[in-house]
Amino acid sequence: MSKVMIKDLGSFMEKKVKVSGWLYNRTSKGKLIFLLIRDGSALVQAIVSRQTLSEEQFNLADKLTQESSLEIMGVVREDNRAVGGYEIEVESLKVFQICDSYPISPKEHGVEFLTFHQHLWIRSQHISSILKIRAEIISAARNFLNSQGFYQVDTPILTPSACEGTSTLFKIDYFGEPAYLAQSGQLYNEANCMALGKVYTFGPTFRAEKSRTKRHLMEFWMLEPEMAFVEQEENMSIQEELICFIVSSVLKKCSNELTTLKRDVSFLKKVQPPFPRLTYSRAVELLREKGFDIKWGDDFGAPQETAISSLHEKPVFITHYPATIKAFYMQPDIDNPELVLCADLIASEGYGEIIGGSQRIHDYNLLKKKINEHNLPEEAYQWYLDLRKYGSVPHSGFGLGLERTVSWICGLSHIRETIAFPRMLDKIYP
RNA sequence: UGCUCGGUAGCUCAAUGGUAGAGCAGGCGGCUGUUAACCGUCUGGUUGCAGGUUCAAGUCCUGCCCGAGCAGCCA
Repeated sequence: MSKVMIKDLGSFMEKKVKVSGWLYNRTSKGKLIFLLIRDGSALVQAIVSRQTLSEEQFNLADKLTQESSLEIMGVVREDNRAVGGYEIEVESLKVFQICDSYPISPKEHGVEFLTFHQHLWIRSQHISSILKIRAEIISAARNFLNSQGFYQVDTPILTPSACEGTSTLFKIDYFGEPAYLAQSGQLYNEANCMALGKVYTFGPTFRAEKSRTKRHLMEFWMLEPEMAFVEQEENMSIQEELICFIVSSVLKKCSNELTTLKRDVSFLKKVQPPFPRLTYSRAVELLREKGFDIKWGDDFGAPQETAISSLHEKPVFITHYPATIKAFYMQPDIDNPELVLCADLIASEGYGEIIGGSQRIHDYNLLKKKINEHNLPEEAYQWYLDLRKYGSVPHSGFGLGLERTVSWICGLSHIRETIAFPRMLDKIYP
C-alpha cells in the first residue's frame, strides 16, 4: 500500500492507499460519514460507513472535529458526487488528535480575527493557495535567472549604514555600535556583479516607515538582479522576460490555486512582451489630461499609478524620471541630465509598482558628486566608490517586490495575505 | 501622522432611548450521498474602557483604547 499525497490520488484509482492529513470539514448522515481531508497538497472526500469499518472505528470517525489530525487507509473510487471527482472509501482510521473547538469555522470572519489567528489561517484554502503561488513565483524567477547565467549571491541583512539617506531603517545594537536592517541588497550586489557578471539577491528587506496601506509591509522579500555590461534598454527587456516567464509558469502550474482564489486569469494571459513604455514627462501629461493636479517634478502616489495602469491591459514601464525624485546612484540621461535612466514597472489592474530599476552611475567623479549633493557620508561609501575605481563598467539592475507581485498575480485586495506571517505597522503577533 | 467608518456571545451580525437576539461553532439526540448538509435540543453576554445626560443608555454626549478603509510617508 502506498502513502500518497492527495493531489496524486488520481493515478491510484481502485487502489488501496494511505493518506495523512487534517479534517477540513465533516458531514454525517447517521450511518454514513463524509470526511473532507486536507494534507497540504489538496482536499479529498473520504467516506466512512458501518459496512466497511468496525463499530469502534466508526464511532471514532463520528467524533472527529474540524482540524483533527488523522491517517486513513482505503480504496480510491471514482465518484462525481465528490469534490475532485474521486473519494476514498475508508477501511481503517488512525487518529493522532481529536482537535479542540477550532477557532476558524468554515464561515465568514473579519480581518482582525483572522490575522490574530494567522498561524491557523494559513491552513485555509485561501491562504494556502496564495502561499503555493508565491512558492511557484519564487521557483520560476530562480529558474529563469539561473537559465540566463545569473548566480544567486546573498547580501547582508545587518548593515552599517543606510543604502540611501531617505528611508527609515530599523536600528539595532551591534555590540555597542549602531547597525541597521537592510532595506536593499543592491549596493552590495553592484560589488557582486563586478565579481560574477550577473547576480541576484533574494532575501528579506526591512522598512520602518509608518505606512499603513494595502501595498506595504514592514518586512518584505525582494528579488534584486544586478548585471555588469548591461544598460537601460537591456535591463528593461530582462525585466519584461522575467515577468512574462513568472506569469506563464503560474498559469501553467497553479490553475487549481487560481481557481480557488477565483482569479480572473484573462488579464494574466495578456502578460506578453512587449510592455508599453511611457516617459515620466508623458505620464505627467496624461495625468493632467485626466484631471490630476500634478506638476513636473512631483512623484506619483498610489492614485496616479492606478490611473496610469488603467490606460493599459499589460504592465507598463515609466522611464526617465527627474533625478531629484530618484536615488543618488542612478545614471543621468546623456540627452538631458535632469533625467535619470530608470524604469518603474507598474502592474496592470491598479496593483502599482512591482519593479524599480535603473542603470547605475559608473563614473567615479560623477558618483562622488552625487553622494555629496545628497549629503551622504562619503566615508561610508568608500567601498562603493572603489567599484568605480577598479575596472568600472556600465551596469544595471532592478528590484522586484515579491509580495506586490504575488498580490497582483493572485488578484488580492491586500498585501497581508501574500506572506505567511506579515509584519504590519503596529502589528507583529504572532 | 491626518480624515472617515466601526467595536454587542468563540465567530458573523441584529436590536425606535424602554425585558440582550439570530445563524454558525461547541454539547446531546436523529438521519446511507453530504458538498458552508439538514432536523430537534442545550450551552453561551462586564454590549472595548472611563465618565456624563436621562425615570431609563448597546443606542445620546465627552475623553481614551483597539481595529478597518483612504491618504500621506515610501528605490
